[in-house]
Amino acid sequence: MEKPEKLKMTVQRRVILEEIRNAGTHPSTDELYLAVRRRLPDISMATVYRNLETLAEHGLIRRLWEVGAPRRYDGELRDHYHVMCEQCNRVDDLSLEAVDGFLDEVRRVSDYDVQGYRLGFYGLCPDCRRGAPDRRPAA
Amino acid sequence: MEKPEKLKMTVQRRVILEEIRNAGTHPSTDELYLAVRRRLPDISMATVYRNLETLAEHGLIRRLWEVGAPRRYDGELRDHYHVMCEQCNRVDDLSLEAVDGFLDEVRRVSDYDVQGYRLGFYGLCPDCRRGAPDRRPAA
DNA sequence: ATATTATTAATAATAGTTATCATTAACATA
DNA sequence: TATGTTAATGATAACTATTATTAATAATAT
Repeated sequence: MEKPEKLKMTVQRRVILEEIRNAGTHPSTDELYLAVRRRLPDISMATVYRNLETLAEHGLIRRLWEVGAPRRYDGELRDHYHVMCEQCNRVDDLSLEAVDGFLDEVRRVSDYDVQGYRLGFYGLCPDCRRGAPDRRPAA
Repeated sequence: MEKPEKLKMTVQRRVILEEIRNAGTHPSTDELYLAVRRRLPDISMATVYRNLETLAEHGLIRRLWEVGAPRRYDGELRDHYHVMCEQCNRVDDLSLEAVDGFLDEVRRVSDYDVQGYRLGFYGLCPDCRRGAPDRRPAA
């Protein structure tokens, strides 16, 4: 996850990082773009994409692999899981005991060099289960 | 997963279904398109996409949600897991005892109406771990 | 201060997928 | 068997998400 290149701390990079950490949620690339643009109106979408990946490569944020497109990132680095709403696509945290135990089992039965897993849950969020919104900001 | 509409069994649909079932692997949309086109040279890509979703909605095949784009489907309907190679992106089966047990735990701690989960493993396939190919047919 | 090099904004390009629509084929019914 | 109804098709445009390109600029080292 780490990359040993030297990271220049540009304003854009710093603001992106701050916005992710403040978010609490797990903003998608374009949600983040909107948030960041409130502070840096001239920032480019490409810069957001570039920095999200860079920050993730350097372990400052985490990319959520369980969700589909558009991408989502998380400022929380500690292990935890996610639930995504099938209807409005929002993503929430899930505090759960680690399931790493079965990674050993997986490594035993697989001839892959198994490095990790992607695990996410889906269903209806509290709002949607009571027939509320259908925002679907993302696929 | 079921949809009660009447399904017309067109040649295209039948061939797509047959090719998935014969595949053994977990063909991506374009791999499947190539395979099907050997038997139906005039089939449209849109038809392949449409039918893959339709067949999945009717429970005749399964969409693999754990993998990214491009999509992959599976003719095997019984529960099992998948490993994807980080380098060449091939996807293999994994026979493993069900981990459904913790779905109860998830439902207990979450205020979502949790319907299921997506679980997949990643790492290097036997070929890639010995420094072999880097096909990367998919992201 | 200056040199070095990563980073930027803008934008074109690309991958994957979905929507549109006029035509056609599947199936039910007469 | 012919006919009507409706789902499905092929062609293609449109769209979403993402990556590549490039000349200009800003961050850090010297």
